[in-house]
Amino acid sequence: MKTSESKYCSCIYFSANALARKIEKLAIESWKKANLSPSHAYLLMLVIEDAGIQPGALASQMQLTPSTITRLIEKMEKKKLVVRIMEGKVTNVYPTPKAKVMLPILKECVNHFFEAYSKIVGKDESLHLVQNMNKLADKLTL
Amino acid sequence: MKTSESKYCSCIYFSANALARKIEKLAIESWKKANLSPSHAYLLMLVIEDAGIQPGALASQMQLTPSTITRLIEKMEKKKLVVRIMEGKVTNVYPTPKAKVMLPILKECVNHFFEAYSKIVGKDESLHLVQNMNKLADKLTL
DNA sequence: AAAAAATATTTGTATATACAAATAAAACCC
DNA sequence: GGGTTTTATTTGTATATACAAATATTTTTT
Repeated sequence: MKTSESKYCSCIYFSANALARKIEKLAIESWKKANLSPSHAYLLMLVIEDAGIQPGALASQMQLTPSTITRLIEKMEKKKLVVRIMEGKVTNVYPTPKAKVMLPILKECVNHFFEAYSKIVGKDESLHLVQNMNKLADKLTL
Repeated sequence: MKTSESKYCSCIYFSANALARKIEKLAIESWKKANLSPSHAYLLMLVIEDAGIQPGALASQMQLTPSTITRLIEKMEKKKLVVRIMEGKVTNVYPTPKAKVMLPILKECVNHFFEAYSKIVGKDESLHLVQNMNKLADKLTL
């Protein structure tokens, strides 16, 4: 059944979740080359781009809770892609050399994902939709 | 930080997930009166509306996997809101009297949610967005 | 400077969701 | 009608995420 044929297709809760799950699937596919899940990959890129970034800033950028960020970092540490250095109450997160070497692959995955979904969706249309989704998400910042 | 200010706000993966999480939060709030999570509530309404509906049909309506549906049903069974009757390879899911009595409260929650988010978002705007999200989700049915 | 408040992060626990494999029944085919 | 394939569901296991409480440090106040 198509999303638009479901009984609840007019409910934004349902639609937003269904869409997010489908996009996530596509993203997972695109990030397989780097052997990372999309959220791990985005976190890693933020860390590479801004070495020493703190969990709070990562949470803010990724719109996830600090505890979720801690969990993501733990996994990336196990994979030897980031290290944490605690200084007083703050924690600094750094990419390892192994992570830095991966950067080109990471960028390839970004591109792959963008191409995959703009092929299916259309560039203009998706750009427009993303803007609208952001606008709405901004309004929902309670 | 606003969603639209994040470094990844132009990535549909990021936007769709951020939006879905925010809407989910609002929905959780609206469904507290019924002491149910949004997905449990929607499943229950489908079961009340169509007594005997099968997990496969629920999965299709809710755009979730059959295994997720099984898990949701298990919880609802523990709460004595549905019962499963297996007949051969199919399973029929029925609402209990306790569930049927809840119907008015469930509808109240639906209304509460609609009002809560259309107050924040605006009716026309959200309607439009929902349609676009569905259209996109349909295209992503791989 | 000691006490109180604020801040940053982690930890314990819980939820929703999915994939892959297992199970079981039904339908098909020769 | 017996073997094979398909279909429906469940189960085992894993992931992402969050909330609330705990911890630890810094800042503010008095």
